[in-house]
Amino acid sequence: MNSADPVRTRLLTVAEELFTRSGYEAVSIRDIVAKAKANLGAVTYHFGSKQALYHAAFEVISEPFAELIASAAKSPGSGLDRVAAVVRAALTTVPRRGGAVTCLLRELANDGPLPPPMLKLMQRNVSVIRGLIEAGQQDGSIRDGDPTLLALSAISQPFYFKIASRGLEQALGVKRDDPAQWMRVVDHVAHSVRRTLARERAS
Amino acid sequence: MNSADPVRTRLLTVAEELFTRSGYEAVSIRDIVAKAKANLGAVTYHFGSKQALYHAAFEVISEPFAELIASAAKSPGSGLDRVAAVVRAALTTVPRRGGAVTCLLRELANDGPLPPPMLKLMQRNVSVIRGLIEAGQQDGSIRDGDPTLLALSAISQPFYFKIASRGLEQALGVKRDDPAQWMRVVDHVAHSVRRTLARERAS
DNA sequence: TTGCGATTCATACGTTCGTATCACATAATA
DNA sequence: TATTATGTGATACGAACGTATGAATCGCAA
Repeated sequence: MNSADPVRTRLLTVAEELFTRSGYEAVSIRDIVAKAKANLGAVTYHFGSKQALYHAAFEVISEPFAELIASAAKSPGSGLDRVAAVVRAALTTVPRRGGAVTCLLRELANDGPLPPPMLKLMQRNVSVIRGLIEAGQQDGSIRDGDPTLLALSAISQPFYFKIASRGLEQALGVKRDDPAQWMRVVDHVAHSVRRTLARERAS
Repeated sequence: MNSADPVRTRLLTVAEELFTRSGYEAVSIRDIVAKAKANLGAVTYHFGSKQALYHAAFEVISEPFAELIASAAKSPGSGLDRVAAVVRAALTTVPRRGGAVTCLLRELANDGPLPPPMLKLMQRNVSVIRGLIEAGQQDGSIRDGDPTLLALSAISQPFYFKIASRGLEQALGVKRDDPAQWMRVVDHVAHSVRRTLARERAS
């Protein structure tokens, strides 16, 4: 069968959803093929192993995410403006393609080397932000300091809000599914990152 | 045997180390009892189940961590000063008792409800920081805004630096074990959080 | 229609998992 | 000393796991 929705694609889609939601070890091949309406052997046949499917599924979401970040980085304005644009882009994409952040954070929390696709995404995004920071330091919009550390401070906020948003519902009664309320969060984070990086600031 | 280092304690210690390093599902009871030099049945006997041991081990590290935060929150100075003190305390405790952050973030990344001990720690710490923020807004050191959102922006940075530090070694060549270099990071984060929250700021 | 590569399918294998069982050692109590 | 609670130990059990295997089926060129 090679219709518009072949098995290989369904496996990738389902794997992305389940791995993102529950993590690598908590999802079994049997879970995936059941939800994808595929045979038990399909994962081995199309990808070779569970690990390979995991990495392939991550790349599927990682690629557009990285491109989103890269294209937001090209927005007009000062270095600081462009960092803020990237933050907005990263947070607004939460419903779709937001799983890349979750997966990456999970891998970071574990020991051992980062799997290659995660390492690639991290390097790529950090270097984009660091580039914006250096540009901002030259145009005077961003304060002095190690560009790498500043980049991490900027990244930390959207990352944390993304994954903490679930906990917030329980712990603090913040509703995450209400778009208006989430927009308030996005505004806050973008503004907050500006404060974190800005060279000067009044009031 | 009920000497100075009974089986129950050894199990807690080893469980804390392994769960923190690799996550719940990636660690088996057999791994734990092997490293703790205990019998396979020891976990069931002393804790009832693997889950129960996991939660018990988390509480062991969560309690002193929460107390560290609470006591740093009592340091002198403005609200902003006290938030910075908490950030420093949280980051300096990384080598020991830093696992609470890692475990909590991992649970946040998963779906489903937070396990009770994690929920408790999160609520406790967020509410401490939020209290400091509200105090800072009253004494004029911290800018206006939703105290909960501001608290999350403050927390995000030490949290992220803690777990990203491993990835940074690989991705960016930052050495984490060098105390001097780590101190530079702590200084950066503390300063950065001040910038994030401060009401006014010049140069 | 035939033949063949590509895919799907049912099933089996060996391993590892969490937990349960029950005999045994140990230390305190009567 | 006899008894009892408490802990330790070796082993077993059923389930779930990732993967392998070989037959069945499909799509399509010859």
